[in-house]
Amino acid sequence: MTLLLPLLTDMTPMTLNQGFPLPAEPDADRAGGKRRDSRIQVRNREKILDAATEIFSMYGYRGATLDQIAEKAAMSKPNLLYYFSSKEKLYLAVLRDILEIWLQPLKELDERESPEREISAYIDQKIRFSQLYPTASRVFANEIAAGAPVLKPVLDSYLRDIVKKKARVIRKWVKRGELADVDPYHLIMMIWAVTQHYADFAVQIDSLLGKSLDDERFYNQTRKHIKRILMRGILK
Amino acid sequence: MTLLLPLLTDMTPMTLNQGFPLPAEPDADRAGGKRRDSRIQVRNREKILDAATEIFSMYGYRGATLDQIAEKAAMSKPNLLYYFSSKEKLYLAVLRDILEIWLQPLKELDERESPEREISAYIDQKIRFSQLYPTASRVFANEIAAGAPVLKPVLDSYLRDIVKKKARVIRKWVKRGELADVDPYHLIMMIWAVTQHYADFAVQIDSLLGKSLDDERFYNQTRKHIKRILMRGILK
DNA sequence: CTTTATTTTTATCCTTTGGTAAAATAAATC
DNA sequence: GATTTATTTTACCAAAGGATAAAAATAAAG
Repeated sequence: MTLLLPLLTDMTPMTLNQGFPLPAEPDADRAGGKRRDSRIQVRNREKILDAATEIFSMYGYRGATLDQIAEKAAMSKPNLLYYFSSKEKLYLAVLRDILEIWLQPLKELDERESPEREISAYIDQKIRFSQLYPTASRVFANEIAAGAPVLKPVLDSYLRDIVKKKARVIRKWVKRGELADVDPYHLIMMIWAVTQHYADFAVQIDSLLGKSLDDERFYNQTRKHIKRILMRGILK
Repeated sequence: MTLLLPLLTDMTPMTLNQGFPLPAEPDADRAGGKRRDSRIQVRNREKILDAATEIFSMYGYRGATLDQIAEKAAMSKPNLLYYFSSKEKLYLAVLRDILEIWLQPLKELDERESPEREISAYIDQKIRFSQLYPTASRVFANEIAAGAPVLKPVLDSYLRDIVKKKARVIRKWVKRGELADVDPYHLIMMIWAVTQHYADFAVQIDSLLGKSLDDERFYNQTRKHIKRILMRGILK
């Protein structure tokens, strides 16, 4: 699958340290010395990250094995370790990618626009994420369930700040009378819960309905349904 | 923690086979021969199940180790294996317990009552479950994320039937004009998503709000908030 | 208080797993 | 096309993990 948005890995350390969540290790997990980012290098790192995302999404960090990941990436384990020098570094790289696209939509909530428009757009983006990156969503869920051993610092600082800022935006809408009197935090979490559910519990949904978000009809039906109920629930 | 509702393990095989999800192994994981369910037997099996639930909830089936579980249960690994003869059997026992209390509330939806009352009660029960058994909720989530290797048959048959039946109930409410025109399946999943979120992402919520459902004030605020938005969203 | 059945501990086995070393192969550069 | 550099393979290793056997310790029953 491979994430389509700009990846952290592509940023320079400087950009990184400007407040971004997971600082890239000081090099370390890049192969060798000089001729960087050769065609083959890029392709293989990508193959590995995709495979790793899938395996981590099923078994979590501890349950996943390098053998499985290597097999899925169609290479030998030592070869994989040539690109990512340890399981932990690989996991960090995967989480970095996920975190960025996971956070992006929230940052865009804009108080100058109407809540109807903004929240609707936000839900659209979140459900789109669930459609495009269901495995990424599950890796994230797994990390949280495990007690967020890696992401805890990020949640406690970076995410906390963003959410606080956006809670203020929602509160402004409420004060302006454009929104019912809802608690901003609960609203945000409600949107997260509902949209991510379709990725995290895809197997269950498939069992019950025989459908997945890959099915364009079902995707749109889901999107509209979520929006209809939530918007009715919060608009004045 | 230990589940308070009647456990499957306490039922006779006959009761079990009357349509219940996970059939108990033909004995097998019970210790020894004659003097069953001695005080010590019951106490230790309970200690182990609690420890196992906690560890499985963090690391999933594959990521959990018997050493960890044994340590949490304050006994040696071979001693643990004396009570549950394999990791798999232990996992099955844990899942059996969870499944029963997870399913119970849905079965109670009654079309003869008003949707307002029934759905409100359902949400109450689900959020209560998240409060009482957050670890159980995460074990369940983990199993689904892993592709439901164990529960798939149950989802495909038993759960599917119950949900289908309850979808009919909701549809009846819609036809009677007591409920807005909502898709029953999406509504049910929306309720699952929102209520379970507070258990499955407890760490995240704690990071953002410094609160958990253990806090009675927060518990009630959450409950009311979810109900307010959802009920507004679906009632006529 | 002895005998029998249950529970716990100790020692051990085999497989899986993350990771390394070094040789072999393939690419790129001159 | 020879030489340097990057990539892949093969052969391992030590630790961890699930599981077993048998001895030791407790508890229950007679």
